[in-house]
Amino acid sequence: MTLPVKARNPDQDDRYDIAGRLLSWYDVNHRDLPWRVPPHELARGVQPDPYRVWLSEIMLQQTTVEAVKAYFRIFIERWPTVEALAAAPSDDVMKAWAGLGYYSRARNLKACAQIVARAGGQFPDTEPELRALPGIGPYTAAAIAAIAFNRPAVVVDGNIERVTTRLYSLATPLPQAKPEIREIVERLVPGERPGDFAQAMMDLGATICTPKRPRCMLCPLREDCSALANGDPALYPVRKPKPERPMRRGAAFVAVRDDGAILLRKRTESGLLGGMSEVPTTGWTARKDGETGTVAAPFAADWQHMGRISHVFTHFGLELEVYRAGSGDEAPHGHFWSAPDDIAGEALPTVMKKAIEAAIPGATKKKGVPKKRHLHTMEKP
DNA sequence: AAAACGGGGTA
DNA sequence: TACCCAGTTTT
Repeated sequence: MTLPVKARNPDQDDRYDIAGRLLSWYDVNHRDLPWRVPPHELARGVQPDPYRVWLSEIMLQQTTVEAVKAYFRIFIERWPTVEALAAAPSDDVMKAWAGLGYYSRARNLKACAQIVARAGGQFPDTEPELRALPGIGPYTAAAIAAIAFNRPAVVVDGNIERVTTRLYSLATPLPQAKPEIREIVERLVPGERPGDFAQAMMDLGATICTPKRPRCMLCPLREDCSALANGDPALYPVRKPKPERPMRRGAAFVAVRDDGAILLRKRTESGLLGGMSEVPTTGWTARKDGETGTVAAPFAADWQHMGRISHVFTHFGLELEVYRAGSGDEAPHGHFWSAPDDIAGEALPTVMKKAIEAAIPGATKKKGVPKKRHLHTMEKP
């Protein structure tokens, strides 16, 4: 078949149609997020703060929006500028990051802030320069370039992979399909509002084009979607099957001083839960159920078995038998006592909070300021 | 190219 | 439960 001389250019038309429809949808249906400048404010001339964009993007790496919101607010209130974050003790940053996971992000966050602050406090606005900063990979460099600086970067995250593979019925399994997806997105990025386009694609993926049971009837791109026309969008993207998770087991030891302080130690800076705090544990090996005991306790004491906790990491499951004992004041080398009021604020990953909770229920919960009971009497300022 | 790296939201 | 999320770094 021959094409007319003035053939329709599918690339140009797709760019106009799809991006235009998507942006119109986004103008009305965008999510309100603490780090986002909504389209009507951008139209008024409000400029995004690259520091906030960067902080949100780091937090959002492999982390859901819902989980990030509270952490983002706390970080911004405590460290409103990149200079403030750069000046913060690393320990404070790790404590504030506790519970968010992927703790190398927190170390890289601090390192990146120091580099940017030392370079004058301005984030670079090009992908190669952004890519050179610690913790910023291909996705985040493109996202910051697009969202903070409105550059026509090719932003591809998990949402956009899903939207794109459905739009074009891409059967190539991920991650093999990544180059193809990049090429498609590159053709879709509009010259105007590329930052909003990236965010609109992600909002679409998060609210309409969801992994399961996508709401295709509400989709602004339903007329463009190959998967919807030809079959079932939920079948995309195709992924390689994941290897099953092995199980590791061990024991955790919660030593309690008379005043309620708990014995902690700090993990090495690199590796699993790097730089975070923990209660003493045995090694986590593939030993059999029930094989752990108190033989590997940090010191001899009357260790009481308090139960077992389970935790799931990316690449293995973990079961810890939890033991508790009273203790004198002496802390073994490399260990320290954390007072009851300090426990909640320690750099404890979730698995360690679980272990402590198993031994001392409530110990890791924040002690709220006791509510005044007699509010019927007004106090003077 | 593959593995390491957390935790939680969602159906 | 099982899946997967605004991925990056290391091996």
